[in-house]
Amino acid sequence: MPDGFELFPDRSVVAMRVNGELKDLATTVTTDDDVVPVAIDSPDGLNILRHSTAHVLAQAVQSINPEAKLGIGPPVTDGFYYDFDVVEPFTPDDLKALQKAMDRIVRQGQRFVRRVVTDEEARTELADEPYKLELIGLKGGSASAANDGQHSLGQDNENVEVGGGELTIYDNVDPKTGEVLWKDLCRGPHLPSTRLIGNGFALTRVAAAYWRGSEKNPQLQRIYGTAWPTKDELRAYQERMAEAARRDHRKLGAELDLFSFPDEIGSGLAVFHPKGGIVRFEIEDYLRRQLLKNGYELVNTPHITKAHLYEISKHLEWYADGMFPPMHVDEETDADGNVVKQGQDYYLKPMNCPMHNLIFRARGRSYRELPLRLAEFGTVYRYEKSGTLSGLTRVRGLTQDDAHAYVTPEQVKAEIATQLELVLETLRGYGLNDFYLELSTKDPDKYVGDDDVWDDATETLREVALESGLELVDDPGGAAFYGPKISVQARDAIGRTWQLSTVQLDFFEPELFELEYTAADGSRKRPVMIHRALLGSIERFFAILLEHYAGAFPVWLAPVQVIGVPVADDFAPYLEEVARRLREHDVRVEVDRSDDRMQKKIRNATKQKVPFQLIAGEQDRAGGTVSFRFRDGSQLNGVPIDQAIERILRSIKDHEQVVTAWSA
RNA sequence: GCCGCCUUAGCUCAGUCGGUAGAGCGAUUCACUCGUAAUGAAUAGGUCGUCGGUUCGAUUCCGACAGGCGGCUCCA
Repeated sequence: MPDGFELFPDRSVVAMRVNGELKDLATTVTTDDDVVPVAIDSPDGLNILRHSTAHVLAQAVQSINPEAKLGIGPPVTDGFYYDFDVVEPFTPDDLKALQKAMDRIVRQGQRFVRRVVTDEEARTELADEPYKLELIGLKGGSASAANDGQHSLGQDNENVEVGGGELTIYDNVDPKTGEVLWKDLCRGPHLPSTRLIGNGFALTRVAAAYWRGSEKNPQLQRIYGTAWPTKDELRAYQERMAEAARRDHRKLGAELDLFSFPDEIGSGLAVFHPKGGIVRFEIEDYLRRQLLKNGYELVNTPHITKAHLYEISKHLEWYADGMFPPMHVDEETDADGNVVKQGQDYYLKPMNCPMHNLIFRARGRSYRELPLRLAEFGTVYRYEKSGTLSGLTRVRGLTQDDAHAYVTPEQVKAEIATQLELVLETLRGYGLNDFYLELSTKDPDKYVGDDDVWDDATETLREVALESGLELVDDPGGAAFYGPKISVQARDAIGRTWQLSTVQLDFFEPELFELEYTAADGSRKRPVMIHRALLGSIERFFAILLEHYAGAFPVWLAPVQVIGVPVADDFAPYLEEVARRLREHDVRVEVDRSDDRMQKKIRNATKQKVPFQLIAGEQDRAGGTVSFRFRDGSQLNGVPIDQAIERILRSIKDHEQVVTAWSA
């Protein structure tokens, strides 16, 4: 019987699928088997490469520190990690030493050799590896969990080590002597030899991680790395990371003077500076107009409320940990400290919906009013754990563009479909064009309501999602406790995806708030509630746009849209007049009258990513023209003023992104 | 919240093996008035994150706290 080496002499084939299962090339097959080669640069091949690199890392760690206990080491997006229990956490210097040790193992060309073992043999061989022993004990459990579609990522990763069925150990064998240099419990498959790892890998960072992903378990030290078939691909990956770092909204926010997080205010609480403030204004203004054009009504609600409201909504029951602690007010005590008047607890609001429910309930509602769509940019406060805060994307004070539509059960499907349409159209207006949908379904451990209602609602969402024609990805267990949701995921300019809009069904809150409308036949009916966030949080959306555009906003969003650069101060009044005319049309324009030389002014304006620099000297003044300089350095000289103004106004109105000189 | 790392001028960063600090950019002033990414000069600016400990002496060593970064967990 042949093995994979005979079937696929091509060196880029590193494994194969036999009857659908990934196998080492050393596996022997028969003519009845369905055998497909796995190339190193295929998705399967990359996972095998990365997982094999993780093994080499673990071997390197134990060669330097034999006391290190092994956790798990699966492939992840673009790379791999391996967890270790060590007394002293790893340092950056350790990473350098480990990288060298890995290089030696790779160059040695050790063979990965698979060996089936019994549970007993595995326990004996791995007696010094307590975490591996634990995985052996789990073997059966994770296999069955995988079958019902409810397994978590953690269990998936553990499957890399033990999987279902038989246990295997991979020996790393010296190709010259045949000596077994290292071994690890692993399901495989692996590359035939460490040599195939080549020089396309790098260790990237160290971090702590809870064993098996639970806060209750001890923390292990995790080393992350990246691995690619070639050095060039590694370099390209590193360049992508560098590009993402250059676009980091925290960095751009400081460089472009958009926002900051003063320590005096507190973690996760941002202030927007004038330039960030105007961008934010434009983001919100466009959205408000979209809402008003599409049948939404704007409402406004307070930032704090008595506890009772969140008792009704059950937020205090489910999410108290995520809320700021209450302010206790109005309590009176006598001289002895006895309470003579009961006080009240007030909470900062973490959600707007209960307040919108009160607006719905403020008077009787008719079926003729439905769908009733209440929208608000409501600022909410959430006590996020300190370690989770991050720039504008994860904060403690955020403004949701929050809308709640109250509909009859019959209107649900049509309402969701129109909402989805509005969402996509609006997002395109911000310059985002690449979307897919995600359907988050019931978490069996955390939900309320009837299974039938959940099933129907989920099915409705799925139908609408499919009718949109967009790609649909399932997110099992991802729903909030009160209902399933569709979310819109957008890909940005460098291919990262962000969850933006969510459309979420809620059968629960209308019950809790006893919401009712009068139907055509005079009976009282309960509306269905649809939570709809278009941008999510304004702050986070701001960050996403900032990174998407790398700070170079389309003209309508740019804090400064036009800057006048006089060739010498003599020509400043001429440009001031052009600026005055632009300002009449609400264009944000400045004339740079600093005593820098014009070259320096151009440099400054370019660094600030201003879309249009209007330059004028004697030639332009004499001709009644201006000269455009665009962000990429291209020019359009001697443009008549009227024409220049008209073109600038058009670029704003059309939400145009302008980087280079107009062609016509 | 947990683990690790970090915190020196507005920004980016040097530096002090314990004797209270320096550069570039930025800011201000003066000169220069110039056609497409940095004109030159001068000046100002820091109780070295905060509090406590060790020490004759702490920005430096130790501890606590605050803030940031990378992860983990979490994210209505």
